[in-house]
Amino acid sequence: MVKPVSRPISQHSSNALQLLGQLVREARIKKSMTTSDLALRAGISRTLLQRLERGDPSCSIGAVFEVATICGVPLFEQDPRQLASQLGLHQEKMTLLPKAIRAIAKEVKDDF
Amino acid sequence: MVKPVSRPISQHSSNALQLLGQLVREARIKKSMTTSDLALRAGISRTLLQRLERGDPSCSIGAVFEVATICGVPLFEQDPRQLASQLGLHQEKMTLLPKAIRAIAKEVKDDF
DNA sequence: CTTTAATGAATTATTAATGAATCAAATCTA
DNA sequence: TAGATTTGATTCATTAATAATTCATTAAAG
Repeated sequence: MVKPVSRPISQHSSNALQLLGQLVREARIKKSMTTSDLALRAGISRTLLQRLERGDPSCSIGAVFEVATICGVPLFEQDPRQLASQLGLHQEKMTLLPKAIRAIAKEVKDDF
Repeated sequence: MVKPVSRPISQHSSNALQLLGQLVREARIKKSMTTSDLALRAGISRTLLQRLERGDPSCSIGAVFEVATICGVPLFEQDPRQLASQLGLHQEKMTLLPKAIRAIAKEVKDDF
């Protein structure tokens, strides 16, 4: 098997990824869970958990968020109820936005 | 091709995923970018961007974070420099934590 | 110090994600 | 309203992610 070429990623994204992974790791350790424990609870392999804690961009976001949730790492809102309500509010806001975007801001006609 | 069985995911994680997707969508629209525009800039397919905005758990976290970054959706810290410094601080903190966890908290000996 | 277990790292087979293409439906602007 | 374009939704081939396994290293606790 050949090592896949990873997609380019900005420094900012990479930093955020690493920080999230570290927050998970910190939380796991504070809860005295082994990597195997946590992986099992999250329904993923230990291999994936390891990559996840390292901030690997190719992990599925579902796996990362689920692990974070189990560890108690806050996702937007720590409290599930607050998050749910925030989601609800946002869905209403979305209603008001345009549904489609007209791409090209028409160039100024100056060929007179 | 058969539709893969998606992994079970908690409501909380699912909500966070959806919210993030919506924040991206909102930001994209406010910047008057089409889905094709944004997908192109992020180096991903429009297909993936669509799933991402819907909060699909199976998207790679790298793609999601990169898109969020491009749109200006804050990841921990809005400001790249702040995030970088926060990451640095955290790495120091990690140094102080135990490197490995002893799984079973030994039961209390009370068989006297 | 010794023992025991957890972690890190690497490899490979299997499974799923991603991209490309297409078409219909919805939505914007002139 | 008409025309043009974006979006939503599928399908399928290709590529990459994930799980499983193994082994070496490191760290915890008696």
